[in-house]
Amino acid sequence: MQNNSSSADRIREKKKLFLAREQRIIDAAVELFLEESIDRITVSKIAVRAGIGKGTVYKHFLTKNEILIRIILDYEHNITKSITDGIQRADAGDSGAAAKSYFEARLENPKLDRLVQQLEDRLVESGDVADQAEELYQLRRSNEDALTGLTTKLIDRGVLEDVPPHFHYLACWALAQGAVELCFNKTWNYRTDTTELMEFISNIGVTMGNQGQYHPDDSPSIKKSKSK
Amino acid sequence: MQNNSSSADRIREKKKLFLAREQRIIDAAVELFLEESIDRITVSKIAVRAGIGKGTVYKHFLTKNEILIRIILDYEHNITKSITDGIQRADAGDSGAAAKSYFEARLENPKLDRLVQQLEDRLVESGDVADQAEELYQLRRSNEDALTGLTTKLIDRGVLEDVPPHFHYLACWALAQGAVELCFNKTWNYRTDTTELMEFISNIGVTMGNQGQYHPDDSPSIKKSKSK
Amino acid sequence: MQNNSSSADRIREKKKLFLAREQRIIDAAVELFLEESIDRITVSKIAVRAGIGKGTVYKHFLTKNEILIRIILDYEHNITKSITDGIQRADAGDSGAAAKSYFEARLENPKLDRLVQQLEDRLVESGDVADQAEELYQLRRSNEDALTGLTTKLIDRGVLEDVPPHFHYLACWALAQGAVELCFNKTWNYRTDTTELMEFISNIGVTMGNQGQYHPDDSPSIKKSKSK
Amino acid sequence: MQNNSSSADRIREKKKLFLAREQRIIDAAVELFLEESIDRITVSKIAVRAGIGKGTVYKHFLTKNEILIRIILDYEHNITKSITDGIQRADAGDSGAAAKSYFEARLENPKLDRLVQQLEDRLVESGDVADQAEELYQLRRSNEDALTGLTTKLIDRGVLEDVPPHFHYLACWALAQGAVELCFNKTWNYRTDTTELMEFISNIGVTMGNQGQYHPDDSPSIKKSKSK
DNA sequence: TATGAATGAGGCTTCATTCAT
DNA sequence: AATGAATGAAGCCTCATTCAT
Repeated sequence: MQNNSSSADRIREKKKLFLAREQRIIDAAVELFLEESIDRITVSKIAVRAGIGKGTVYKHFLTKNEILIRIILDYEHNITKSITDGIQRADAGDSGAAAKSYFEARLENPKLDRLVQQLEDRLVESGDVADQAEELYQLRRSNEDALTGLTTKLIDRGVLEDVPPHFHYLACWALAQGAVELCFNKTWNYRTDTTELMEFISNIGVTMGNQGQYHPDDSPSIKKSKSK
Repeated sequence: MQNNSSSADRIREKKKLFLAREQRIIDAAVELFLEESIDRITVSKIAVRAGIGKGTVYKHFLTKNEILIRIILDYEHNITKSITDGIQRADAGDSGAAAKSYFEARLENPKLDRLVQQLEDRLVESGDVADQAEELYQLRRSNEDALTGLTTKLIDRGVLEDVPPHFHYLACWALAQGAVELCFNKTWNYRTDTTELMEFISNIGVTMGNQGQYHPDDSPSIKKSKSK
Repeated sequence: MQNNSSSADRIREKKKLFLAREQRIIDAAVELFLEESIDRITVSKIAVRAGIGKGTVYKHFLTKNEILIRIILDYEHNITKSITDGIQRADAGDSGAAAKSYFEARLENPKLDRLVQQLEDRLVESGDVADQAEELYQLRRSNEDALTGLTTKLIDRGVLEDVPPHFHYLACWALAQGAVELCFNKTWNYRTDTTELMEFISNIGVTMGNQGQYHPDDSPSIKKSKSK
Repeated sequence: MQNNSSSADRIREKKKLFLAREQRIIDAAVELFLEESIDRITVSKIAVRAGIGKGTVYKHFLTKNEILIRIILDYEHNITKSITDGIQRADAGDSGAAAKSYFEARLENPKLDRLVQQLEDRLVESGDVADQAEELYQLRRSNEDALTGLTTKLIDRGVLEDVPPHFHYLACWALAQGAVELCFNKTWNYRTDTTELMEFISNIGVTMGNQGQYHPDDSPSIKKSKSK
């Protein structure tokens, strides 16, 4: 009896260790990716950093790309969580909460966010891992319904401009994406007020698409507003 | 004399041919990059597509990366040109012209724009070509003074919110950057109304940062904290 | 006493289980080898198929190659048994029985026979397992004396051509070997009358080397030189 | 004019050198394969032996397997040539010439023949290079029509037993195949009279399937002959 | 001047074997 | 006694760059 339980314990213990090592690999990879050019990071280096043998990496991940996609998915789960929270708060009355929450999440660790953007680029190009890439996309889209619902409500209430609901959250996505790149693009790197800049942009993200951004009576439609 | 002139002609002719070939290389590279995954494009393939020998490529470009940066620079020159035009029109009274012009330029050929974004990523990471990268950054910044002037004016006129002027155009940069990525990110690829979406985002880009985007008393959110 | 006996029983039981598992490994390996390309079969796969852990395999076999040689030896024991039987029947008067029996044995499961041929190839090349390889060779040669005796008798009786006795059985070996390969060589794979073909070849095997295969005066060719 | 011709010469010269190097690679590979276990020969070793860089090998062959198949094809072309010659001589009246020629060809350099057998094994298992493998098979079958014709004639003339014509030449193939293996199988390696043995087997190959191998009136059918 | 054959460093991945539990 | 995670040597292949013609 005791034997049974102890053996089960041992197995559980082992599994925990195994998963811990998996995380070590991920962490090592992220560390290295953040330190050095992505495509100078080899599986070998990751193994060394994780303190394990190269072959061991392949006990956890079928290919190098699976490490990348895992990093991306882990990160995206965080973002998704934030969106979910934001939507809940928004449904509870705080109309800008979803966008706000989203921007906060993406800008909390912009370097990591940027890394994930870049990894995704590499992966999509590489062509394999299509399955897991699809998982990523579905994860991203997992909140679409809620977002659409929320946005529609805001449009109905006249808060947001009357365009297809997804326009609003996709615009948010775009701005957040670009904001992160802005943080690290060497062109603008000489500036030192990044924090304030990001706050400014976040605010834009939260309010963009709001009805009556300028004189309400002057833009019944996108086109119209332009003709002005 | 005639001999002289004909020899000069010949030299000029040669130079023209040389330059034409250089452009052929660039064009070939762009074509290929647009067709296939960036890192599956080899110098060899570029040479074949350009209809010349691989060695000849190296008569024009010291390294493969120089081809990339050249593509980027060529493209950026176009963008810069549009910004300049926009600024001029803005100075002439059309306050949104600069942003509008910028978005139009970046979204005119979004696939190419995206390609350039990706090439820049690779290059920056690679570390060499620092010189030419600096050239790129300076090119991008070449309009900063004018943009700052224009933006300051608009702030003074109360059109734009009173934040450091560069916040406004960097926000534009970010949104445009993200918009382009939005076009090609597979997550949202299933949508078909990209054109309208881009128009919507462009409009945001043109108007974002405008003063009094909404009724001040209607947003207890982030905005408030700032207005304070 | 009872304790003793039950403990002895238990040991015997264990041994039986151990041997049974050994056979399971062998069987699993053979199955896999027959299903897929030999060098795509890993020890791991064998363990999985056998339903045991990879480490356990190494409790039974010192190296992967030992599994191979064991498969070969097991098979060769069967063949040897058939030869022994054939020789006995031949000694009892059925002059072609040895060869006939041999061909039947080798062609009974030609796929397995071919597998064993291939495994032997790999092993011989690999160089280790020299000891067990030698065991294989001795097993094969274990009937040589009897075969020599039998063949000599048949030569003396004028049934077989008067050449060194081993020429006869080695020729048999060669033909059987080639016949098996013929079954699986893709060049001839499109044919469907393999069974008849094998029967034809077996008959040749049984009768080849027979004296007076044709009228001596009818072959000015190679034969002549020998008939001397 | 002279310029033209000299430039053409140079190109031709280059091509010749290129092809010569290709042959050097093949030769190096064959040398190594004959010296050492096939699967211990790496592309690297081949390159070293050929006196070139590893990368150069891949200018000539797309994959390592292409080197193997090339060796096989080269060899098989030789064999095919011999068969063709033999058929011609057979058509000219020497009924055993085809088989004789075939055995001579296969046994002229049995070590190489054996090597080719082994390479084919590896290749077939590997699964890729299906195209070139098919080329090999077609090459082997290229003489089938002629062989069928020849064999049919010999059957009609009563020289060969009346079975489907291909039985005869496939039996030849099998015997030759096995004979070569016999030469190098370590089981029989201790013998020293290989030459005579091969001669004996060749003779069998030339005459096997001949009508009336034993008393003509005693074997109306294969089976019958056995019952005796 | 244009060429493209040659190069070789370096990446990813596989798998037989070991050994701590 | 059984396990299977860990290991790392070794293999194949790619491709930017060089350089002799």
